[in-house]
Amino acid sequence: MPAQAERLEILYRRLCEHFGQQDWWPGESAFEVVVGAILTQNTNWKNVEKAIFNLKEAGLLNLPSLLELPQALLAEYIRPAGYYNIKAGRLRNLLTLIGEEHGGSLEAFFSLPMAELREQLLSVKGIGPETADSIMLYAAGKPIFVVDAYTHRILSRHNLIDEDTDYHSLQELFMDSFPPDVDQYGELHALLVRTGNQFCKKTNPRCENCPLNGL
DNA sequence: CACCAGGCAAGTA
DNA sequence: TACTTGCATGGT
Repeated sequence: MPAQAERLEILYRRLCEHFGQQDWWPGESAFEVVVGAILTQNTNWKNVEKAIFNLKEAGLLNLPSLLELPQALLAEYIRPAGYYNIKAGRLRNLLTLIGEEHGGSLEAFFSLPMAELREQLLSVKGIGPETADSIMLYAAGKPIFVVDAYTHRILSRHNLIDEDTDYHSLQELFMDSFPPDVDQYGELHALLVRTGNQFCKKTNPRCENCPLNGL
């Protein structure tokens, strides 16, 4: 087994011991997770919660309602999540695909083979690799690892990868190092985000007390 | 005040 | 191909 994979297992173990179970993104429904995945792009989750609450409160957090809702109005509901005009369009793009190609059934959409599902998600304007993989893992329950900016920064700062390692290579590294397990992938990604938030900011990283020190 | 957050697409050269 | 910029609210 490569040394890199062993170090990743140590990383996972340390984060588990330090932070405990994250139970990330249970959400009240798969649909809510899908919406959240787009709303959280480059945005603090706290702001996304407000946007989702607005939709819930108005009884709009379902596919038919959101498809029917004029885009400008949708934008107003999701305003707290930032980039609201962009994200209203992106939501519509995805919901339209599910509505038109899969009879409006998330279950049908998620029944596609993994490769096909990922391809269709990526074909939507506004859905890139991270959003596609988040939806696959946390909403569809597919065993795919989600890479984000923190994943890259943390591994890079601890000299586990080159600075220029791309999304796909990093995803492969994790998926070659850990068995395909939805719960474990979900926890690991959540733990990395948690670690990043607290210890691995872009600037002025305060690495004191980081559980990964000396890795 | 500056900087960043669970990205992505479009524009430029 | 390889950078750069726009999108935007809310918290530290």
